Amino acid sequence: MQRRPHGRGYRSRQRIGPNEWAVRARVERFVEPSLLLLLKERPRHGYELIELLPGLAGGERVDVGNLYRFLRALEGDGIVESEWHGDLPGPAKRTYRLTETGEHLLDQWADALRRSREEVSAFLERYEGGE
Amino acid sequence: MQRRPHGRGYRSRQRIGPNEWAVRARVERFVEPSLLLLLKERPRHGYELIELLPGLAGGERVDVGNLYRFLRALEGDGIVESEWHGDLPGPAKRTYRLTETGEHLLDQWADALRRSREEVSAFLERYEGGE
DNA sequence: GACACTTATATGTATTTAACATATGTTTCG
DNA sequence: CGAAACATATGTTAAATACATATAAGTGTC
Repeated sequence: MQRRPHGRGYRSRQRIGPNEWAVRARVERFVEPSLLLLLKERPRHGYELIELLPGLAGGERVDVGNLYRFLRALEGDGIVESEWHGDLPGPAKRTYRLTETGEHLLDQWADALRRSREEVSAFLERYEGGE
Repeated sequence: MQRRPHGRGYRSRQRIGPNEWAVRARVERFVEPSLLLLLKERPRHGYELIELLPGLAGGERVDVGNLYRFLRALEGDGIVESEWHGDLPGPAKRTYRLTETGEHLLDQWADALRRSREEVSAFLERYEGGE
């Protein structure tokens, strides 16, 4: 099986021509607040989150493997709690719900995101001013 | 010399209490557009950029070592160009200026940052709606 | 009931980005 | 002179993310 060699254009900045670059501006670890928000709305299982996350993160699909690891790490930190549900239709699912700590963390994220948005706005104003 | 063990609270999320977390929301590689903007305004040398960057990146000081590496990487990609200036007062400085490619890249960054800001706004609206 | 397909969760590993540490030389100023 | 500030640079580790692959149960279909 032909394996695409990886290593270049691996992430945020990518060459698309001799003097052309494409960039993606993303908030670091944005999946975390996204997960928390989705779980605050109601308990959900991993696969459901995978389908819903692109709606919050600019259409970008998240890495499946990392998501499950992420969820268990959050559980380890007491931010979410999970339970197996074998009764629901389909394969057994692990349903996650947000803890009180998790809700508080989401609030922190919201504050941080507002501050980040301010920074970006200040940047853009300065940029537009000099055009 | 006592070396502080590093590894925990290393980046965006940090435990500050039993059920308390502090978070920082940052745009990935935000130093890049910041550098480009500062260099678009006028050519500058590395040390000057170090002093000016916190004004764009929420007061956070950037890592000195990484910055110089960053600048040379940008030069390798044709985004900036540099020249030694031994004539100016103080130690010899390498003065960087933005190339045309760099200006175009900055425009790309501005677009990307506007999109990112939209995402964050959408997130916050959804968050505030459910409070 | 064999088979492909979807749903669901999980681990392995490489790469990129950022943090932390340290080295080296020059200039300024008391 | 010696300390502090100016200026650039390399080495190394940890965190975040991308990419690859494994495993198993349920669903529909011929």
